[in-house]
Amino acid sequence: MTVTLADVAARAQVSPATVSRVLNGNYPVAASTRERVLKAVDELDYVLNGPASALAAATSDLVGILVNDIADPFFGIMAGAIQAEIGGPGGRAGGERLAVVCNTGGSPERELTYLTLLQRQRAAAVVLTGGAIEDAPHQAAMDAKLRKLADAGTRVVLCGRPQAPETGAIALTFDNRGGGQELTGHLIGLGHRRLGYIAGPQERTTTRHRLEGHRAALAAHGIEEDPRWTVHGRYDRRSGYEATLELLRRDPSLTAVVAANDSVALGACAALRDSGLRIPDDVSVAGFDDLPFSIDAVPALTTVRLPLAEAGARAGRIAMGREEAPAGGIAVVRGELMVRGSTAGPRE
Amino acid sequence: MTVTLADVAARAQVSPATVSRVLNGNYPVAASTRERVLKAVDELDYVLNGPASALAAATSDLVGILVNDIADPFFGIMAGAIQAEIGGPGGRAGGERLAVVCNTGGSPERELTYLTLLQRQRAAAVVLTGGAIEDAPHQAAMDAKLRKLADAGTRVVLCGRPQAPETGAIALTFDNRGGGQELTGHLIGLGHRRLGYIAGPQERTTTRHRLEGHRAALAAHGIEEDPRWTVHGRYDRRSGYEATLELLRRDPSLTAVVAANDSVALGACAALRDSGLRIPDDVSVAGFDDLPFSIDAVPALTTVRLPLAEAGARAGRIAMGREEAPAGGIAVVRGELMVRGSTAGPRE
DNA sequence: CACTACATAGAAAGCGCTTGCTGTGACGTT
DNA sequence: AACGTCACAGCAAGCGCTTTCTATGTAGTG
Repeated sequence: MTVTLADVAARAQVSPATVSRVLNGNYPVAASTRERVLKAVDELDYVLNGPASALAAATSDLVGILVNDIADPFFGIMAGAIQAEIGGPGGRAGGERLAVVCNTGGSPERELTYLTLLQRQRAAAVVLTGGAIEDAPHQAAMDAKLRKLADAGTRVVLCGRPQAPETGAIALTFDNRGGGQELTGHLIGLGHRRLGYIAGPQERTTTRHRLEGHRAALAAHGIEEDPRWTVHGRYDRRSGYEATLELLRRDPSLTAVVAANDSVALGACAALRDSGLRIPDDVSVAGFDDLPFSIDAVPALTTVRLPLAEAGARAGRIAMGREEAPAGGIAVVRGELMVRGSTAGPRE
Repeated sequence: MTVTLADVAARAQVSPATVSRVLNGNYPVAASTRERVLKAVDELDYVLNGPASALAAATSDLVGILVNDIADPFFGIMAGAIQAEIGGPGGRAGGERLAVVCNTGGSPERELTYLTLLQRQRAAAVVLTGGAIEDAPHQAAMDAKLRKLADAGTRVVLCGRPQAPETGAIALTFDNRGGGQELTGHLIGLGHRRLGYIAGPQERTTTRHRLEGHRAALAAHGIEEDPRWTVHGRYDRRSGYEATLELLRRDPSLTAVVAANDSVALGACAALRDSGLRIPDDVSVAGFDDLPFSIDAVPALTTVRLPLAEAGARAGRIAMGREEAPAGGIAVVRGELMVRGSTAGPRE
């Protein structure tokens, strides 16, 4: 039914071995023979059987990209950049690799299961993006899995994720702590003393690091933090909206709201507006990530730009072995404070 | 080196066949034997060899999702919904399937190559999202490819894409034409007579259909279109910004700007503001898609909501054979006009 | 001109798994 | 008590490709 290598070989009057060699092009084949084979391939409309090839060669051209939420541009941008470098079809890379992105939805189990699936497929490389989950058992399981993947020859790269020690993985870590500190420092510099903070989900490293940065800035300026000023939520607009209302309820005298990311900040802006407060006259708002839409908020969002595309591209190159891994297996990627209209001095 | 089925069999004191059957669970195996096998699997930390399994069984658990731009939430939302239904790991589906999203970047060649790659992997199903490219040779090539995939047993579903006749593909098509007509009709109803239109790239079906809807609305109200009122660009913010400036240059008397999608509309808003024009007092702006951020624009964007998540979910279910295909292999998914603050009557 | 060296092509042995078919005891039936 | 039935388990034949090793024709060398 389906055309196989043997069929092509028969048609081209050569052995299957020769056809294989023509297709893989790593063995001398006379030009005339090659052409005959190629012609047969074309005429029969032959398509290599991936699994068979992977089995025999004990390698595969699959590269996995794990993301927490594919609908979030934060991940979409990184994934796109990674994929572009992996080369997918048409990319600059020579060999064609199937770069696939897997959506974990932030679930620990799915993260692990996808890794197993990729291990099954004997993936050539795996790139994990975004923050990790801070749950000891899960982290141990992940580390063990990553270790096993690395041992099996799969290149493992972490992009925007803290280093996983002892796993052989290469990490491109975002300096969420530093960015958070700089951002809150900026607000304090403007004169703010009562700052609300809308954090992400509790158990994520990204959440913790950004919050730590925020607190470090407060501490550095001798501002004592009121526990009422911090609310946890998800990394989305809705959560930002609700958290802001909660913050306002707890302490209406806040003069600034720092959000875990830009989507949350947008929600915060909406909540403030709906509460009759002006931005930044009454309350300043700051985000994080600098996603494309942040500049379109009115007023434009002050935020910390993370070079998502650049980091993703680099991760992709490292995964393909086209760029050397950073010394020590880890590189810290810094953010850049983008001061825009959503922050100003407090009203009084 | 790596653990194989045979190793597990040896350890559990059974034949490889039995181990395989335990793992696939579609053949009676005595409970005691099963347990012994499972124990051995666990102890040896055995991971099935995907390619070998796929080769022997002549099937694979890979499902491909093709998107034009993974960094665009339009595709991200659909892809996420599809993937959730495919069941990826942890999904509701029983068998674990590796749902992978492939980023074509809108390039015809990459689209085709990804399809070949998926064909190689003997993918169980393929879902193509977003508009198609209107280039006869490419379309013919695509159709042939889809036909071949379908013939090989791969289920092919088009989500938000026009039907591909004679290919055996099932289509969930967005009613871009109807949505566009309704949107422009709304603007005309408000009293606008001079409407600028920022279209997407020329060769995409989505672009053409939305534009056709726009023109149909104009025609229906007896408004003669000025060719200067239409500008083509990409589906992004930047393009919307530039196109709007161009539109303003060509005809400063325009009272409304209709954008190809929400990102473009956001860029248009920015350009108008930067030109000293108020929205909607001086110029009304309308988008398309109703992406999550559209409601956060100030003023909130009037747009056509496309049920991306719902359509994606349905496409996913059909791809998995968990939902019946629509009669005739095609279903039209309608959009819903969302009237918000960015549109109002013209100034004069 | 005999002999070695090289460039190609083929034969064949797997890669690790699935599955149709063939045992083989333990039961149930007349 | 003899025999048909089941319920399991194993054998072995591939799935379609890669690759090592070997064979062969040709070219280069003294």
